[in-house]
Amino acid sequence: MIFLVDCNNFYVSCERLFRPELLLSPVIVLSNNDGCIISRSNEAKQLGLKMGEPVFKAKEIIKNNNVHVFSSNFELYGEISNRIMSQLKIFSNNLEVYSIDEAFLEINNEDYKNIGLNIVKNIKKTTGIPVSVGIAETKTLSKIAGNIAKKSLDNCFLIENNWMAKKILSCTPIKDVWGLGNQYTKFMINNGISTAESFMNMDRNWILNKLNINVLRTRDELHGIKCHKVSSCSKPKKSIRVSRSFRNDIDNYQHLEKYVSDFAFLACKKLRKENKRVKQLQVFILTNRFKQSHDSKYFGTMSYEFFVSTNNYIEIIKHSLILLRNIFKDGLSYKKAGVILNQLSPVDEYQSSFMMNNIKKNNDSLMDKIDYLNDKFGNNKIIFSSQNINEKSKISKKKLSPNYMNSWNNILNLDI
DNA sequence: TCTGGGGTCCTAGGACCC
DNA sequence: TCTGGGGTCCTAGGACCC
Repeated sequence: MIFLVDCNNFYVSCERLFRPELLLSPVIVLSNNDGCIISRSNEAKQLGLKMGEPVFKAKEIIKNNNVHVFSSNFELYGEISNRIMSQLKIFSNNLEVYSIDEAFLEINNEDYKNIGLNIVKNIKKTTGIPVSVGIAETKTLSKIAGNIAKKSLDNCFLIENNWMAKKILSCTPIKDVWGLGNQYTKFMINNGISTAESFMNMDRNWILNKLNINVLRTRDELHGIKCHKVSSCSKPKKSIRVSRSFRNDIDNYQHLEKYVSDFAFLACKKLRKENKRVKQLQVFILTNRFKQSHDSKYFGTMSYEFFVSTNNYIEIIKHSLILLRNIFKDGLSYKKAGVILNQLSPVDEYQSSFMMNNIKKNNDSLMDKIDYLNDKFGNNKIIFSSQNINEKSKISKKKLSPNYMNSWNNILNLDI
């Protein structure tokens, strides 16, 4: 059977760990720039605050109900997530970390319900984070079981057999099926399909003709046919991306250059941490999609292929700026920019060129020294002159909690 | 006034080959 | 005047997930 372990209101639960007095009050966590609501406590959900809603639209509710607001602290959440995942390994060797707050486990001991309850108890006890467990034959069904678990008292739900699955699916709205997003849900409803059960009974060929193989797999999974295996080996990344929205739009090319340098630098840093090289570099900029006027809407992107795959800060920053030069249009205000690294390969596997051997070796050792110094003396001690990183950031986080678990200076100090 | 960031996979269509 | 059939590979764009 497949167990889906899902942390309840994860980011909010992380913040509450260190602020237990907020346990029963409405709490929300915001995205970068304190822009949107990305995590809500149950109390906040009851107030009608929606996932992804921009904060300024919810201002009234937040103020009137004394909702406690946090900026997102991903370092902290990442650390807590690591602890939860390593704790989960006790229960199964076959553990797939699916996201920062979710994992699939394959367990073949028939005492399913009790094991599920144990997981809930164990994670709460060892990390303080409440989780829900959904158990079923396939990933897609375990997601549905997980939804029920979240609303049940013991936070654990088992779909025992096909008969039971069928009964549950007949009252599951189509939009709650994992793998069917907004677009497919709309399509289904237009075709008279409104529950998971009616979707499950659709003709397989029809789905394949009108949609695609993924939707067909989702349908089959509802029948208990395993299409998505639980895989404990983490797959190598295929792309790396660093992008940010700016608090205020930017129309000045030099400013944009500084940010793109930063993004290229950070992307390259991630690349080097993963022990990878990149072949294809992509840069994009876009204007504010919420602004009304049509002629100012612009999404510019362009990519560059390196002659020899690289993990060199200088090369990546340099070519990012050349790409930016090519896509930048004067007279527009930009809201967001980003750098994407595609076609990654292991650091020691690359097609070299007989023309550039020596230069490369020298540069490699320079790059290593940059990493070494930045690791040793703190982030961003060594940067490139085109960068912006140490200047005042255009990304604001006004309600950031301390880094209780990742910084010596922020460790909780209780006078007992 | 203010609307996130980082991933994956699939498909259609174009370019190219013989 | 008449212009085929069968492939592969790549990319952009669109869907999905958290």
